[in-house]
Amino acid sequence: MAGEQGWDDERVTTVGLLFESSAGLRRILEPLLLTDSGLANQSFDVLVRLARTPGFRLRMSELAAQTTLTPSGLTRSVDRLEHAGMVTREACPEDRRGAFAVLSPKGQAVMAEAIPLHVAHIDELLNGVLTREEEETLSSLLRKIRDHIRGLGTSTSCDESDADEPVASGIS
Amino acid sequence: MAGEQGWDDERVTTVGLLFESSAGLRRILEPLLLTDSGLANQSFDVLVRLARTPGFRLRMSELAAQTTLTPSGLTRSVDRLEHAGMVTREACPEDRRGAFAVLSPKGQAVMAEAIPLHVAHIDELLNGVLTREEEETLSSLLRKIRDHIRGLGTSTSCDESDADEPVASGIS
DNA sequence: ACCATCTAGTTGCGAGCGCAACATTATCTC
DNA sequence: GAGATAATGTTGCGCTCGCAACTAGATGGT
Repeated sequence: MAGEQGWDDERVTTVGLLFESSAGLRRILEPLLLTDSGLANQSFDVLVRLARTPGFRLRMSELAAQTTLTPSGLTRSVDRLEHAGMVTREACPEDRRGAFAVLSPKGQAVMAEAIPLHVAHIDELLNGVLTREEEETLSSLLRKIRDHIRGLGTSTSCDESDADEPVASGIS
Repeated sequence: MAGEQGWDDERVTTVGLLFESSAGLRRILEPLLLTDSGLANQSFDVLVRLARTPGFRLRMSELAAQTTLTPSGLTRSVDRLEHAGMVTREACPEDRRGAFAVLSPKGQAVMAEAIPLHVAHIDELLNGVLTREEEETLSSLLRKIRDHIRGLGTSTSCDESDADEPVASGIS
């Protein structure tokens, strides 16, 4: 019961690699994103969801479910973005306790510039690492995992929003 | 320039899935780990590195490189663990500015109990999602990515510690 | 209509992290 | 050796996050 590892389970190793890869990519991409768009990775993630949505508007709860944020965290995030003029809040007519987060024209402009740069960075970063076929394999395996763990989180969500395009902000 | 997505790059999607899977797994595993060992995911990660090292001791800088923590973050983390009696600090005789973090007997006992539980949770969580062959494929692809981005982080590290066993704490 | 229950979103609070600045020690150059 | 430079850890500060408690509005049963 010491420095040995009797617990070299294959699955544990896989999960460890997953965490390491994810953290490593984030660590590289985050500073790049910040310097060429002024956005912190988390803000970018929120804005991407809005930018991808027709009408640029999403309910707060929807946005929280799509990002890896709790409702609380999303509230603060939208607060900051609103303060920065990128997002506005609008009341929901059908449900008066609800609110929409709406990407402002300024936010749209910023994202129109930031997204291509970010995509280019990702592209460059992963160039030559995996073959095209390997990339597809990886995507499909990850998708299986992602789908499997959806809904196990808080368990009561069950939201089935399933954008199978996994929104793939590429930063969070 | 609106709700469309002209940037559906395959690689971006893959990276997005990677982040989502990682975050999702963490969200599920973290509370489990906390309830059955009282350890926060981050502390566990640090302790695992020590538990896997012969002699249960590692230099602070080494530990920082292995975890996804900055030196600053590691200092605080070890502070907490020391306060909890799981780790002690020891001076390094050869380099008087350096310090070792050493897993205390209490820490060893806690980990001896916590690790198997954690491994079991991971095992259970991923059961039936991927075939054995798919798991191996996934591991190998992730390993390629991990290896490729090593050393691109702060760029000056170049530490080549390369435990090819990726330490795989399974909680990060 | 009335009350219990549930949901959407917000806030007080405490905790953790990273960056930049710092003290201390090692190393390199002359 | 003496001084410049680099590396190891640690701390002040500000930021972000999640949890739990809360307000306000919806929903369901009677």
